[in-house]
Formats: sequence, C-alpha cells, structure tokens
Amino acid sequence: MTSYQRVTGMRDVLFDDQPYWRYILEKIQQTTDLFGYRRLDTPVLEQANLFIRGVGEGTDIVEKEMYLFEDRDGDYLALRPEFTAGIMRAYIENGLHTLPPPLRVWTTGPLFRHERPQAGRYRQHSQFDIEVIGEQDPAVDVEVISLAWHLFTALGFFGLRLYINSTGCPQCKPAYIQTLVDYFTQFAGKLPPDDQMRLKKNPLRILDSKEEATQPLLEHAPRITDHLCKECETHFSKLKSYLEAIDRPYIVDYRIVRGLDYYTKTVFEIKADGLGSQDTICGGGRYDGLIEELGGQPTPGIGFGSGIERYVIALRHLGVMPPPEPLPQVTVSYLGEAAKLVALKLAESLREANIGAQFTPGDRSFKAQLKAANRLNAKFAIILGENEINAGQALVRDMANSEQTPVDLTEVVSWLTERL
RNA sequence: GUGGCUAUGGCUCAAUGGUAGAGCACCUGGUUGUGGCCCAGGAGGUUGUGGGUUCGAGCCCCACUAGCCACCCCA
Repeated sequence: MTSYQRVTGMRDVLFDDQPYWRYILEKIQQTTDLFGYRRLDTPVLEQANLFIRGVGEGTDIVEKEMYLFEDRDGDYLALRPEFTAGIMRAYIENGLHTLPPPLRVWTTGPLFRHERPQAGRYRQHSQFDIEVIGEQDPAVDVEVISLAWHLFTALGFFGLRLYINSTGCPQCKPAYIQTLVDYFTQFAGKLPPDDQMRLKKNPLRILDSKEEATQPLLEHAPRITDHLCKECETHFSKLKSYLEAIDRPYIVDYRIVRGLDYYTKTVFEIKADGLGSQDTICGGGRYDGLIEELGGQPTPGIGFGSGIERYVIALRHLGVMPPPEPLPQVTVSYLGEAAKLVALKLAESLREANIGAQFTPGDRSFKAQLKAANRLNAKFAIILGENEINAGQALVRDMANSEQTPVDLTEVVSWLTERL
C-alpha cells in the first residue's frame, strides 16, 4: 500500500466524474446568466469569528464541525464551512450596498466541515450558492427557488420535490418555541433520550426527529405556521401564492428546521432520489437579520447552498449522461529519430491550427502507437516513417475504415481541416 | 461523537488453518512500418498497520488506521 492516502472525507475527482463537473458548471453559468446573477468569489479562509458570529455559536457547524487553526501570525482562522457569512462580509467590507439593490450574486467552490463521512457527505464538498441581498419581497424568495429549479431541469433532473416552511422571525419565533417546549414537556416521559436532549438544547429539532416513539406526538404538535406574527404570516402566504402563480408545485413541511441560526421567514429544501439518507440537493432560506448581526446596516437577504457532489450522484442514479469530454481527434506517430522531429513539428502545427492533436511518444512500434490512437478514439492517425519523410509526405490513416492517404506535409493541416 | 459492515495486484473479486489466483487494465510478441477481434507470453502482492493464538495465519483473536452505510446533522 502507498504510504500516503487521502485525508478522511476528502476525495479525488477522477476522469469518470469530470464530464459531470464540466457539464454542471456550464449549466450553472447559463442559468445564472439567464437570471442576471453575477459571480462573487470569497476566500476559502476567513476569521473564525465571522462564522461563529454569523452561523451561530450553538450550531453543529460551529460547535463541532469547523476546521480551525491558528496561522503563523497567531490569527484564529477557519476553513469556510458555508458561503453566506463570507459573502455578507464581502458585501459589507466592499460597500456593495452602494450598488443598485437587490444585489444578486452566485458563487461556487469548496466548503469544509469535519463531519463523519457517508453517502453524499464529505468533509470537503462543493456547493453552488446564490444570494440576493437587499430585498424583502417574497417575490425574490420565489425567484431564488425558480433559479434552482431551472438549473435542475436544465441538468436533466426529474422527480425532485420542493419543500417550504417559514421559520418565523425574532418577533414570533421565541413564543412559538415556548409553545413547543410546553407541548413536549407534558410528554417528556415518553420521549426517547435523543429527543429529551433536543427538548433542552434545540426544541425545534424535535420536529425533525426520526425517533419512532416521537412520531405520534408530532402529529398534534403545534406548528409554526399557526404561530407566525402578522408580517411573517403575510410573507409566507404571498410566497405560496407566488409559487402557485409560476406553477411551481411545493409541499409545506412544518418539520423543515434549518441548522443555521440566521434563518428567518422562508426556509426551503429540494430533495432528489438516489442519494441514500442525505437526499437534500438544495437548501436555503431568508436571513433578514444577518447583515446587521455582522456589523452592516439592517439589510434583508435570501439564498441557498446546493451540493454539487450530490448532483453527480443523483444524475448518475437517474441515468443522465453528460456530454463526453472533447478529446483530440488526431494522433501523430513516427518511426525513427528523423521522423520524430517532423512529427513533433507537425503536432505543433495542428494545435496552432486548433486541431486537437496528440503526439504518441516513447519510440514505440507503429502497432503500439496506433493502439494509442485507437484508445483515444481518434478519427485520424498520422503516420510518419522513413518513406514519408523522404517523400515530404505524411500518411493519414482514417481510423474508422483504415484507409490511408498520403498527404504533402504542407497540406496536412488543410486536408484535416476539411475533414474534421 | 455513536453503531453496523468491510479491508487480497491499478480496478472488480476468488482462495475447507497448509505453495496467493482469475477477469479487466497495462507491456511484449504472433506483421521489415500498422489499431479494434483472437492467440501466446510478461510485469505487477512483505494479503491496510501492529500484536497474539498455532507446527503453520489471507483465513482465528485483539488493537489501531482507513473505507462504506446509518445515527447525529447537513449540501
């Protein structure tokens, strides 16, 4: 065995996966262009306090999942576990509030969370992320969901489900949590240990519980949608009517409780098949208090993160094939040192003419070199031996029908251009 | 952080406690300079690591590490 191996939860993206990544990135670009979102990239490293403050001290991400370290200057840094806090930092730091609102941005790149890996979950993963900053109209909530849906449709997804909920706001959420605690406290004896913990630590999580004993209790548990304040109630009902206006089917799921502290009002998830138990490919919501929390002016915002590794898994499951990678259609083979020099030069000329060409190195037999052409699935193999060099020609072999045509060296580029 | 399963050539996997194998991939030959199919040959392993039991361990036991799956939680 090799002495070095991947760090736990990290993956190599090998050739079979790359066509998916290329395809996905291309569709992301097209979709964000279509909706008028602009790319904004932030560093992988931020001050750890940004996330502690932004994501929330009690969250799992901050409490037990962040990659933290002190750098050589003694600064306390974190590998970003999510995008939103960094983008809000960039928004504030670069004075982006001076741009005409709402600001629509997207980004992509690696995120890091020290979790236990499993299907569809890695310690380094990539997300496609969208943020709309500076607008509280539920119409942008719908726009963001629509953008996600558009992308998934363009990628060839089917069978996706959209779940929405409202998580309230600082006006109504605390009272609801109290109602919930009161409700479950009367059944505290019936709750499994995990849910007793949740009741104390994070009561909203009970809604999400998969414990069997808890399920019957959940049916009559108070729902946040019955306890929203006027403003949140209006926002949620408009969200639903706007979704209906664009014919986007949704499921109201009062159990959606997102794990980050900053969410207010709208939260949503999109789920796909084929992913095992980690089946959410897109999750997000509104964070109207976050920018102020991070030191900016009170500014509403909404966004989502969407796991690209999960796209690849789910697309495979659905049988969606990405376009194959474009490979060189020509190989250049030679026999003998004199021919090698000519071959090197010819391969160079072909590429200069924008014809994909691969030199077959190693002074191997023509047999081996043509084998390489075959493996590459090349359309043409150019053969340069002593005879060809003496005649100032190249032998161009059509790999499909094995026909070989002598072509003057000076004509090879134009000959191929006509036929590719 | 918890639990279950797993770990043998590059990959996928065999091997009643008794000489580590196959398929695929790779290289060479079968053609003085010609791919795919076929045939022949070759290279590639201290069986994840460290201990233990045994005359003898890939196989049994323990620990560690890693992977997979699930919980927690999330994308």
